[in-house]
Amino acid sequence: MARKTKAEAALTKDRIVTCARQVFARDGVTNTSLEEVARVAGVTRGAVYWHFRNKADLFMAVRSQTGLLIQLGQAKVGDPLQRLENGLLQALQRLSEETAAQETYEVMLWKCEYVGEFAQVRDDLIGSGRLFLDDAETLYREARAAGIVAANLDPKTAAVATFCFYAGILKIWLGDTRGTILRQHAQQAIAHHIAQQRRIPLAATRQVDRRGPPAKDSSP
Amino acid sequence: MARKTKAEAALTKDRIVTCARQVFARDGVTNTSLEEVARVAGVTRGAVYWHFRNKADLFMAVRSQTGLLIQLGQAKVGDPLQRLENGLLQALQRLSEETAAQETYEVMLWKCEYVGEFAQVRDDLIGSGRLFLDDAETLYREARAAGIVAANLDPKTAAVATFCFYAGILKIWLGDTRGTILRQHAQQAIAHHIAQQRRIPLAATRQVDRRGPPAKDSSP
DNA sequence: GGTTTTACATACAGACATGTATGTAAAGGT
DNA sequence: ACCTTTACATACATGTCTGTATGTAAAACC
Repeated sequence: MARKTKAEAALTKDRIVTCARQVFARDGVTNTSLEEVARVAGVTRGAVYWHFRNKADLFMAVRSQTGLLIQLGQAKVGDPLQRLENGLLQALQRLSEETAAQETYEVMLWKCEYVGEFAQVRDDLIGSGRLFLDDAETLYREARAAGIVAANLDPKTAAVATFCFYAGILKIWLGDTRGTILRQHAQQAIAHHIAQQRRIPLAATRQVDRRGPPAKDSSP
Repeated sequence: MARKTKAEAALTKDRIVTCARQVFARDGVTNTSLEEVARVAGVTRGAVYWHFRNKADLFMAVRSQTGLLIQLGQAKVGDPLQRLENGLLQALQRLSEETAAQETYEVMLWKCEYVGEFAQVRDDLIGSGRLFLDDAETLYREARAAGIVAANLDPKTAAVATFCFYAGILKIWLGDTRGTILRQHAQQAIAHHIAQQRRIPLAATRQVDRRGPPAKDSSP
């Protein structure tokens, strides 16, 4: 067959990744044959094996094409708890707006078996979880310094709790395809979770003016 | 081959389920062949196909052999929030003590692709999540009536938040096999999550006497 | 402009899993 | 004691996936 330009080849590679994501999301990783991926991408298995070692390698490419949902480290707006809350909200927003992100996380959380070569991917997932954890701990530490959480709040513990909450909300949000459980309440649940960390929980104060400016920056 | 007694047959069936759980936990559901399950159980595929329609049916049996981790409805000790906390703690305790439960949930959360016949299992999982949610909501409603949470706390929202927290803690607890992230802090995170719901968070009060009577029942 | 390398398509060999069909000997009922 | 059903084991037929080896024509390089 006629050799393709470098640019064309890169396009082909990217198309294979995109199609792999879709097929993974439909059939699950293990049940997906590379031949099916190739078919959907309009190539043959030869092309797939040219660009990727095997299915695990292709899966890695799918992951890195989507990237992480949030980087708390980059949050800039509001007090520490606001930044944390915004991060969580933004993750959900990406899930609901970007089909690619939704498919990728659907695959990672519900349609992938972390066995053999994929056990490594699992460690990677846990590793990126650690990033979240560390960022969250930093935020809680700042919040404590700013006096917006209880003085005896343990940043580590609070970060772990928020991390679990985050992991669960992603899992359930994606798992509850019919939207009967979480879809409507996710944002409120996030707001609630964060509010409960505050020293004088916002949720516990009369809040007739909920539509006003969400919170003041109380940092020095 | 010589026909077995009914009792022997039941024993065989149970052994197949137990071995299936182990093999699933080791190789993942999709990568597990029924022949391997049979081999480990000391029978042939004929026995497996006699007792179960196919792999999905066998997986269902594995699930129901283990059952649910917690039933919040049965909690009896302490105030509503105490009961909720105890439920969560008990779930983790079962995970760490019972190998069977650990294996089953390891499979369900990390080594199963919910596709095709298994999509039904996924709905089932979400359904049992709904049970948890309803029970938690009831507990929060009782807690509000008892005045131990803020009067304007929305039981539904709080229940959703706790549900997500629970789902995440199970996922992470099992996923973090090296124990570097969660294993040491899980109990504290649970205590923190619950404490933050209290009107005057327990975590904010000095608690040297944590081993004393957990809480007084303040319901009428 | 000739050679090398690339970007695939095609072909091949082997392994493996599934479902079913059939065999069988003893248990269970009458 | 006979007949039926059970609880498997064995055998078979089929489909499917994987990895690799090989072919090829044009792009890329010098």
